[in-house]
Amino acid sequence: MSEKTTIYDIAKRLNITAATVSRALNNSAKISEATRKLVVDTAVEMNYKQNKLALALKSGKSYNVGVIVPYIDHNFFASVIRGIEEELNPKGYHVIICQTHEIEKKEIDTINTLLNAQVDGVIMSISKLSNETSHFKRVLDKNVPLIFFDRKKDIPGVSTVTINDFEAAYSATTHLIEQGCKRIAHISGDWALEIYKERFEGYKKALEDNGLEFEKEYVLQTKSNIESGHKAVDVLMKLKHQPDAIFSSGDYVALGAIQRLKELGVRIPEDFCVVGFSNEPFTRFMELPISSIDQVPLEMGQMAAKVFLEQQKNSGKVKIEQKVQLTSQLLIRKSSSKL
Amino acid sequence: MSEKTTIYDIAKRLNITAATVSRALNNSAKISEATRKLVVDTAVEMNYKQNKLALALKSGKSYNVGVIVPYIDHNFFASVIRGIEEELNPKGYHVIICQTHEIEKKEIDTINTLLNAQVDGVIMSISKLSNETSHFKRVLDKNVPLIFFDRKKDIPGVSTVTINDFEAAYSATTHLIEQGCKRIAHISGDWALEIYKERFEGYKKALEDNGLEFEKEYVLQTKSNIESGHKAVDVLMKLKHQPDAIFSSGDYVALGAIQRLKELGVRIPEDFCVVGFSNEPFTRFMELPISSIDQVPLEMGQMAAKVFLEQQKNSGKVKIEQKVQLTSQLLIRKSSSKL
DNA sequence: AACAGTAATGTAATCGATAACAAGAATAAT
DNA sequence: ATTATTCTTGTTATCGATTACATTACTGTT
Repeated sequence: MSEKTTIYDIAKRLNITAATVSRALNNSAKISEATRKLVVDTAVEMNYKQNKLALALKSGKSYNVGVIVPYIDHNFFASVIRGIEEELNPKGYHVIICQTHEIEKKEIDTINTLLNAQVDGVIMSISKLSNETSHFKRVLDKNVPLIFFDRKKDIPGVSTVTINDFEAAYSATTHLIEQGCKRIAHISGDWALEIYKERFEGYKKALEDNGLEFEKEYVLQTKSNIESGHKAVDVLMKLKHQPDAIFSSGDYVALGAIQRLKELGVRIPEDFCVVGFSNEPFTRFMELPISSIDQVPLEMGQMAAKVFLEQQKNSGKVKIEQKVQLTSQLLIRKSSSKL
Repeated sequence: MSEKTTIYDIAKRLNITAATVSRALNNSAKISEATRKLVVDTAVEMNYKQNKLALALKSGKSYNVGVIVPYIDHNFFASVIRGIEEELNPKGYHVIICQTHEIEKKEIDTINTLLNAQVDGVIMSISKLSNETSHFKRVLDKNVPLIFFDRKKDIPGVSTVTINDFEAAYSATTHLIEQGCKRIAHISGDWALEIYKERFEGYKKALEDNGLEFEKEYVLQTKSNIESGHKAVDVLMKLKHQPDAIFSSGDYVALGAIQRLKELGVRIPEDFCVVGFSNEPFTRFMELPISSIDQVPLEMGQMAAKVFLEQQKNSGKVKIEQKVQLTSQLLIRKSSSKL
């Protein structure tokens, strides 16, 4: 009942060789049409299913791609994974998901086990506190394509798919200026991550280009959660010159900020505007929908997958290193719509 | 550089057999401590890594588990996956994720390719419109454990991990009654899915047990989105006896309902209470946080993984069929807090 | 010294599929 | 009729690791 049929079973039944069966099923090479049909029919009848493991061992290709993210259940990452999956599945690849919980040791372990599992490629968003790079080198040394998305790190041989964080921040800040905001604060994250650094730079440049003074005390670095938003507002509103807008590098912080501002009786968007980052689902469901930047996660995943496939095609030969930048989208909602 | 070392490479270097190397590395059997140490040291030096594919082919165990969900980027499913992953990873298993987009053909295709990939088990939430069951049988025939979570279907040999939907609905409805609501409407989903049917039954029973009349026109069946919530309210508020509460089988519908009720000037929770289902993240972020039922997705994933592991242990022998019911949690928030 | 008994290692098959090479059969060319 | 040529199929090695069985080496017993 639960017996699996192999090509040997088919061969025995037809009194031919496994090699012939293999050739017939791959309808390649030179094989008589008669036996081809016979084999195929028998295969169907015996309910033959190719054992991908054997194929993988023989060919050296597992048709599995490892995807490493900090957390699966964060909307952004889940959407990226969805994009990867939708692109790779039709090509016969399977996606193996792993989480790092932002812990570097897990990142290293995960990469090792994925390599042992003979994945054909690794698509990942690096952990926050990554200092080590030797584990990335190990991937490249094995000739396995490595692709970073969103959180990049400059390593030769690694392709990246990101949005232009600088530009995104620039446009968000410009938008706030256009709304008439004069004292725009920025809540950022850990600058060890390029994305946060670049968003900050974009913010700063937008101020300069519009003749606004850059105030150091308007820039805070915090964690990415609601609580941090509360605290940030507490700090900012104690300043002599209170800001009249916040551009936050994260939606949760933006949400926390809005909550606290409301508690303080500040009117949004009339007297204070807020823009977040990431376009988390909740931002558009709020009674006061929050402006945010959509990082096009689905496209990001699809693109990362495409880059992998591209690299797979020319494997062995030239090692191409692609740097793709997608265009993010500023979604203007009520939290920053004065006009 | 990119050469992978095999046990044969180690054997050659040490002038011994691959068999001995294998034994040494598995530090099993009878092997002299001297060669054991020698082999292990050499393995480290040569940067040997076991090829899991070869092992998988030999042993018939791939240490991969297939997980099939409608969409990865729905919070509930993402959280379940996280739970599965966290339970299975430490045991050496990898998780292969597949999406069905609620399309039965994809579900069937996915199961087939997962079986070809020799997964050791399949953990899944069935697609809505599943009529066919032969693909499930195919899994069981291959002696591969099959576990349903959340959306179950009664098939002999299949283990299930769910919450008690009946009870959850019962407690939500009872809660509304305790708040003083007298005319409680219920927005349900497609009854082809057991979960919706049972939630409806729980709702109905709670009414009966509390001496409230069950009104057929208070029950609507809709899709799970915001738009449906709008429409549902439009229908309900046109009734002669307008309801004063809604128990919805989904959070998006509850959100849509609240949005429309506000537009109509209905005061929540003073004049109208709403309870949703699923505890989507946004429900607690709203200015008017929405009461909901938490389906404990993390625990559900962990439990599904545990059931798989259990079944794996006694594989071949007895076929156990476990039916686990987790306790969900009613989260009372402002949308239903009159008192 | 001879033999039993055990410890350590080697030999070879296996998992399932593929492919280079060899060989047989059938056809074409002279 | 004989050789060359093409088709089709068989033989066998391979991917990398494990393991039943065989063999060698060594220790201890009488």
